[in-house]
Amino acid sequence: MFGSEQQAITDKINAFFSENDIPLVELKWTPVPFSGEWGVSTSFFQTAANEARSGIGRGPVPARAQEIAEQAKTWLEAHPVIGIHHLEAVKGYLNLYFSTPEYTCNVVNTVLSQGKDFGKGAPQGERVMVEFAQPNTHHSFHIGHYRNAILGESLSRLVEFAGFDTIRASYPGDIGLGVITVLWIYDKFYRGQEPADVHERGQWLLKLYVEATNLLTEKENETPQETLQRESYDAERRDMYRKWDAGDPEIRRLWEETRAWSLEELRVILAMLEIDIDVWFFESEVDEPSKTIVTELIERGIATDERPEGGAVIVKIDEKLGLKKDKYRTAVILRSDGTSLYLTKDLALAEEKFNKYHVDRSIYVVDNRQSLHFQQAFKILELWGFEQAEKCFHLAYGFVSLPEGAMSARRGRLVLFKDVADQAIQRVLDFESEKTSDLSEHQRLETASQIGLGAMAYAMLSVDNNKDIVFEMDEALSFDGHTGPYIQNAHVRAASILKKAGTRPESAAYNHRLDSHEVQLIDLISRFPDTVQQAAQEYRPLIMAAYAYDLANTFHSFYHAVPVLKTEDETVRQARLRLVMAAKQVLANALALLGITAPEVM
RNA sequence: GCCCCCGUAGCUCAGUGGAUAGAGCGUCGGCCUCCGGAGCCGAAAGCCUGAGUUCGAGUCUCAGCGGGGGUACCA
Repeated sequence: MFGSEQQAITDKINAFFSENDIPLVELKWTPVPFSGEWGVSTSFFQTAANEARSGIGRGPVPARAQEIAEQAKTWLEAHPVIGIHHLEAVKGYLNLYFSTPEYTCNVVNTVLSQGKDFGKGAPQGERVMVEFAQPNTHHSFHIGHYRNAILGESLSRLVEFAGFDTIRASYPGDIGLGVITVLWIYDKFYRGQEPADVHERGQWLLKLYVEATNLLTEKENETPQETLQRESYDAERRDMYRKWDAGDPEIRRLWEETRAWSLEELRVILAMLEIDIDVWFFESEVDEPSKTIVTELIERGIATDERPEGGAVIVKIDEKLGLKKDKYRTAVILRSDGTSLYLTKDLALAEEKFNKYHVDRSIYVVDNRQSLHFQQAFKILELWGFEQAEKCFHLAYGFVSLPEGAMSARRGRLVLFKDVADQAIQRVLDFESEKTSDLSEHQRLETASQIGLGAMAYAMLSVDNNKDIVFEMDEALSFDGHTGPYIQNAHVRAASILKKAGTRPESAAYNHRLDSHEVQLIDLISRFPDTVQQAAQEYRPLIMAAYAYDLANTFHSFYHAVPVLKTEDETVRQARLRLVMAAKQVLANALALLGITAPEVM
C-alpha cells in the first residue's frame, strides 16, 4: 500500500550503511506483529551473520543485529521521514510506526474511491488458463466435484483480480466406458422413462449407472445362467462402444441426448455457483487429434510402438530422461487396439491451449490422485520439445471422502452437491432471523441461498488444497465460528450501522486518538492488495480465506469495543463511519474472491 | 519395492527461515437497560522421533516411525 514511502526509507537506510561500509542485505519489510500500533518492521540478522562469516566478527549475531538496528534508528531520527511517527530498535529489529492520521485517511479514501476495484492488481501481461469444473457426463454432480469447482472458480477470480488475463476452461469427460455403460442400460431398459426435472434426471442417470454396474460385475456365487446373462450384457455394451466409435447414427443420437441432460444439469449448477466457463473442451472432441501426436512421437523416437508384438504405444519416460529410479515410469499413450487414452488426449489438449489460446500459464485443477498422470504428461511434452511444458501446473487437491469411507456411486455412498445445497438453504431458513422477516419471500430465499452456499464454499476453501477433506454435513453447514456466515455477518453488521447512520460522510479526519481496534482494522484493510497478489501467485485461495476471516474477526471485535453511532464527537463519529464503510467494502471484495456473496441483511 | 502428499491443542485446521506457534469445535468461566448474540472477553491444552544445515528450524535436508494416494493399455 505504501510502496513509495517504504522505498524512500529503504533507500535512506541503504545510503547510510554504504557510507559506513556495512554491506547490508536486501531489506524485507513485514507488518509489526504486535497489535496496538501500526507499522512495518525489518531485521538485521542476515547482515550481522554475513559480517561474522566474512571474518569481521563484531560479536554474537543477535547483539550485532541489535547494534545495527540502533544505528539505523539513530540515523533515521536525525533525518526524519515524512509519515513515520516514531521508531524503535528491539531484538535486532527496526520497527517504524506510521503517523496514523495521514495513513488512515489515505487508506480509507483509497478504499472508498476504488470500491469493488480496491485491491485489484495492475495488468500482469500474462494469460492464464484455469481448467476446472469437469465432472464426467452421465453422472450427477457430487460434493467432490463441488470442491473442484469452487477451488477453480476462486482461483480464477484471484488471478483475474491480481491482473492476469484469465480464461476459465472446462473439460468434461463425455465419453468412455462409464458413459457407454449408462447408455447401454438406458437403451435396454429405460428408454423414455427419464424424469423431466433437470436435477432429478441427472440423479436418475446416476442410479442407472449403479444398476448397470451391478448387472455387469461378476458376483461370487453366480449360477451358470447368471454368468451367461452377465456376459451377454457385457457383449452388448462392448458392441455399443464399437458402434459409437464407428459413428453409428442411432448410438450417436442416443449419446447426444443423454449427454445433453448431464450438461444441462452441470450448467444449472454452475449458474447457481456463478461460474462462467469461457471455453469448453470435450473429451470426445480431442480424440482424433490426439492420435496424430502419437504418430509424431513414434517418428521422433520418443515413443516406442510395441503394437507389432501385440503391445501398446508407450513412452519410457525415466529411460529417456536417464533416471535410475522409477519416478515417471512408463506411460501408455495408445492402447494396443489403437484407441486413445486420457493421457493421449491431455497431450493434444495442452498443444491446443498453447497454440490456439496462447496461454502463458496453464493450470489444471484436478485431484491429487492424478499427480503421476500430470507429471507424465508434462514430461512427455518436454521430451517432445514443447517449451511451454514448464508453464503447466497441476493444482492438486485432496479428495473428499465421507466419514464412512470413500465415496462410491456403486455402493450408493455418495453425497450430491444439490442435496447439500438444499439442506444448507433449509437450515438457514429454519434459523429464522427476525431481521429478515420484513423481506419478501423471494429476497428471503435469495439471502438464505447466499448464506447456505457461503457456508459450503468457505468450508471447502478454508482447508489447504493438498489436504483431504472428510465431509461431514454438520461441520460443513455450521454457521458459527470459523465459517462463511461469520464473515458475512460482519458485513451485515457494517451494513446495519450504515443504514442506521443515514448519511455517509464524504470525508473525515483521523485526528482523534485511535483505539487499538481501529488501528488493527486499518492495518488489515491496508494489507488486502498484497494478500490478493500472494494468493494469486501461490495459486492458493486459502490465503484469501484466512484473510477474510481475520478481517471479519477484527471487525467483530471493533464492533463490540468501539462505539460508532453513539460517539458524541461528530468528527470522530464521521471518521469511524468512514472506517466502517471501508471495512464493509473490503469484506465484500475478499468474499467475492472466494465466490461468496456478501448480503446486506441476514 | 519405488514415487508423491500428509503428521502442530482432546477433535478439525492455520502458520512468506525470524520477535510471545494462532483459530474454530469441544470443555470451563464471564458479557444482552448499550450500533444485530450467526457475536464479544477470558482460562486450560500443542510442533511424531532422531540427526544435519543455519546467527536462528513448526518451516529447509536426510533417516526412521505413523497415515493416505499412486505405480503400463481406467479417468
